[in-house]
Amino acid sequence: MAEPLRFVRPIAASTSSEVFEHLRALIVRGEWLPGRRVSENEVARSLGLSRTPVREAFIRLRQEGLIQVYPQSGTVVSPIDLGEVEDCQFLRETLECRTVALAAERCTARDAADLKRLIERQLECCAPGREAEFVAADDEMHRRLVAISGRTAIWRVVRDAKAQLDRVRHLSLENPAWIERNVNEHRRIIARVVAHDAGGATQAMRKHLRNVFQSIERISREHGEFFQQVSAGP
Amino acid sequence: MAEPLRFVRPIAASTSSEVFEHLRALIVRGEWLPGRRVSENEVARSLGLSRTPVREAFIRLRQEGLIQVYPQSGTVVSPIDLGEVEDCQFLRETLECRTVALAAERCTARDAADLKRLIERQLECCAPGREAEFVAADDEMHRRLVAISGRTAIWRVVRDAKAQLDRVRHLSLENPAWIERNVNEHRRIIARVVAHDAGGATQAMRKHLRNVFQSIERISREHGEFFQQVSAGP
DNA sequence: CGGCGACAACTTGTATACCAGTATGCTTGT
DNA sequence: ACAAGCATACTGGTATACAAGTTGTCGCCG
Repeated sequence: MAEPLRFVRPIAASTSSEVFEHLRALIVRGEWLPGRRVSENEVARSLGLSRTPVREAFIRLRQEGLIQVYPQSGTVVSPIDLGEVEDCQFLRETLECRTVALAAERCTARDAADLKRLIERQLECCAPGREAEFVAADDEMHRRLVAISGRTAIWRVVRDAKAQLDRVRHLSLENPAWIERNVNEHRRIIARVVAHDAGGATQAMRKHLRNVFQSIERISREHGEFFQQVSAGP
Repeated sequence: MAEPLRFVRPIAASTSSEVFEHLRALIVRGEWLPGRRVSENEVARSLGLSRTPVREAFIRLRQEGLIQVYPQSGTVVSPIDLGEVEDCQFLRETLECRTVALAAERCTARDAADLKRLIERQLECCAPGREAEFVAADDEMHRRLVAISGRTAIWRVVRDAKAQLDRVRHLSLENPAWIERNVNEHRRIIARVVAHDAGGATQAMRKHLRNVFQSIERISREHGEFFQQVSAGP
């Protein structure tokens, strides 16, 4: 038998994983709008693959709540559930406010330099047409703050919640000034973290997340067509 | 084309989902110990199925971090990563302490009755050999508290974190008195929730979760063989 | 005796074929 | 004209076949 598994492994990305990342990005960036009908066959054809890797990607997307599969009938990009969006905001605020406080306590000089570099990168994205880059940098900064806090496993959860929120954000092409305001808020957070001011960092983070959520709520009101009412189970 | 999807849907559980639930339970309950080698073929044979539904279950297990897949080589039940366990505890404490406070504010008379019934059920499980029932009732109570808080989407996250923690718990057949102590702590939490005492509920929950974590830490020290050191990557 | 190499037996990844259920739209009977 | 029903083309779920990679065994050769 081929028993042991002592892999120091590189772990090549499989086709299936690539498809998953690709489709996930399409959904989060709003290129596949909520409610859109999709099918394994169609995607497989368009990518020149068999159904298998596409199907495996679908399974993961379903588990993350990004699509809804109705056997023998069809699959749709999940409509946005306002209650779930609010829960995601609650989750983010709860977790990131605590991790950013930890990050403030543990932040080293090297971390501080990294964070400042990330802010620079965000500033460069304050040009029209570079929103996608900013979103990536935004993700990276939040991820980095969680990493500095030492609770690395938390990121996975925050990332999934953030995806749901970003999905709403992408329903609307926002005012370009939006990026600048975000960078400023990020700067305030980083300043408190670098200064080892846990309380200040928490407040800055909370304010930032609430501002983001405010625009999400506005967008929700403007795009009711993508939302679904949902059972308020017992 | 078969377009609309107006499914009021029953959504029959697929074989694949049943396999997933089954394997997940095996891992969480410690019947499949950390580090154990498993293979899609072997499971498929033993369940009298083809590889397909088993493989799909594996994909979901991997996504939840319960197994590690090494392509062309093999699959193992995830060794326990102490850092990740600590993160799960952090996550649970952070989230459940907040949701239980919300639950205290929102708890209705009907909710209170349900909670008391759940406590009764737990009391009945204070007999030897009924640990499994207690664990189920424990899960149900924590789930219910989150539900009462109104942040239903949070449960998914808490559940996954709890699974990692329960996995460690099941490494050791604990002293039966353990159940009784847990029920008492649950009772204290419920009492504060029913009394609409958000602060008290938070404190009771925190104390409960920390006690649970204490035994997890003890078990960790006693069963180093199932643990792995992990890279603290940047 | 020790190291190296081909082979065999396994692993997971991908492609294909078939099954059962569902929505569409046309046909057919009234 | 209209309604019932059936054919059809789609859906996702499952089974099977093949491809590609890894590992341990075993035998050969130095």
